[in-house]
Amino acid sequence: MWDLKSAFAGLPDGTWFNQVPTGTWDCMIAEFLLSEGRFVHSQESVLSSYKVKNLTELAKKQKERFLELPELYKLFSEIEMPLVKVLHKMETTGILLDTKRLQKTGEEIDKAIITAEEKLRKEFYADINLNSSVQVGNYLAEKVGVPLSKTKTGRYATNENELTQYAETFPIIKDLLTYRELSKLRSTYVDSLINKVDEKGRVHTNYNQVAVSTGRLSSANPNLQNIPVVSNFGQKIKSCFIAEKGKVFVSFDYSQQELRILAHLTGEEKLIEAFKKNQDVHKTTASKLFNVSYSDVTKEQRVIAKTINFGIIYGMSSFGMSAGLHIPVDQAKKFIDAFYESYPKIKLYYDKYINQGKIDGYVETLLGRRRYVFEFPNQKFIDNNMRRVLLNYPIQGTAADLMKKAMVEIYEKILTKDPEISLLLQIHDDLVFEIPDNKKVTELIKKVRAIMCEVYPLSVPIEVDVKTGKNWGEMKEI
DNA sequence: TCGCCTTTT
DNA sequence: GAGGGAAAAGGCGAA
Repeated sequence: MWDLKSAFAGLPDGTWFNQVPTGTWDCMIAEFLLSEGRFVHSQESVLSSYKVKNLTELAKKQKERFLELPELYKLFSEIEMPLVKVLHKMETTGILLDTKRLQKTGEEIDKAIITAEEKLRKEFYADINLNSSVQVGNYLAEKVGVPLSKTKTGRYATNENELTQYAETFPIIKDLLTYRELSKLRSTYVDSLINKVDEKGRVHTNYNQVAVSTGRLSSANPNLQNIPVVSNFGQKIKSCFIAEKGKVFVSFDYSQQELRILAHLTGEEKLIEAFKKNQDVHKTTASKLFNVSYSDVTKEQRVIAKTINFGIIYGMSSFGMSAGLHIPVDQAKKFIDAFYESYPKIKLYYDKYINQGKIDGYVETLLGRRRYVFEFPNQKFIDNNMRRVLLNYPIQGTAADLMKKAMVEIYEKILTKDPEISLLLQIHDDLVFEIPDNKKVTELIKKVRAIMCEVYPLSVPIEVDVKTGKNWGEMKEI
């Protein structure tokens, strides 16, 4: 049985709870607190929520609870606890940042911001703060005449989705969106990253093991899980994360992992079949939705199918999808109905799953991570919001379970055996390693891929995309 | 501190 | 009848 003393066995002497990895103090005592639907923010909150004075008392209470929940104890002791060490290692290793290059990129962004701002100043006949959504909203709606909708607090909505609708009619909006994008990149990803490098030029993120109710990790100070990928400047920023001299990055990305898990959990044969045939699953869905053969699917059809595939994972409604695809609600509803008709097992699974949640008061992932459904004792009602949350839970949660399990195996089988290989980052379905640029790379790829693919065999094959590169922004498939 | 917006998976 | 696709972190303006 797990106890406090053995909890940190293997970590360096002097390691203390709130030192490393950040946020993991709570983890060592709190995986199941989280699983009971509570968010754990501090040592004090853990202790007071369990009405105990100290850790020893808490450990005693936990042992009692774990005896009632053997499956959860397995998850805790075989995955979450061993993962503490893995995250500790990742955090202390850090990742090298080319600060000079980032500084330069920042200056380029500055220039682009000034250009965008000058353009806007000519178009705006008022001296407003472009970063203020209140001022921008008021001006666009009342002076320019853009028919903006209101937010729930009665202000004008100026988010990207809202503004894009009127971008053709009011050219000023395009410039505003450009300004917004640049300004976001500049304020979030330049100085704040440069300020966080250590004396060796590396930045150390903090992984929080108990922040996310689905079981995912979160990353903060800096958050390295939302480094931009899409825009030109975004990619330039990402390229400033570089491998040490003589080393390369190797990244391993689970391909369509959540849809594979959906196929496995629901047992939907057509989806399973598609993965077994190694099809483009968005095309598969499109061919079912539009009743055309797989090879005849058009680009437009694939886009719609892709939106629905993701929407299903997120517990989507017809309203949400109509907004996402810019189509009428009734048409969105038809697509969703067609989806469920094409994949009947998915609907059956979800109905059964939600019903079980109502009966038990909790739902579970594949490895037994729990999410409690009701906020109050005796509550028996699942509203639409909770329904969406629950539909997403087994998929996102199972994906998190499998990734965590793989990380533990990788640590034990690879990282502890070879100090030249470092695991640097985890971005939910993606792992980034740093390794000497020699023959070891091929071996690493083989081993890591095998662990990730075989970590928990599903009824569909698991695929991992591997990329390598000297910097994080320019990784190439191999 | 709250609300809005933007970035990722 | 209005309002919902999931999960986060963080910057910044408005109170």
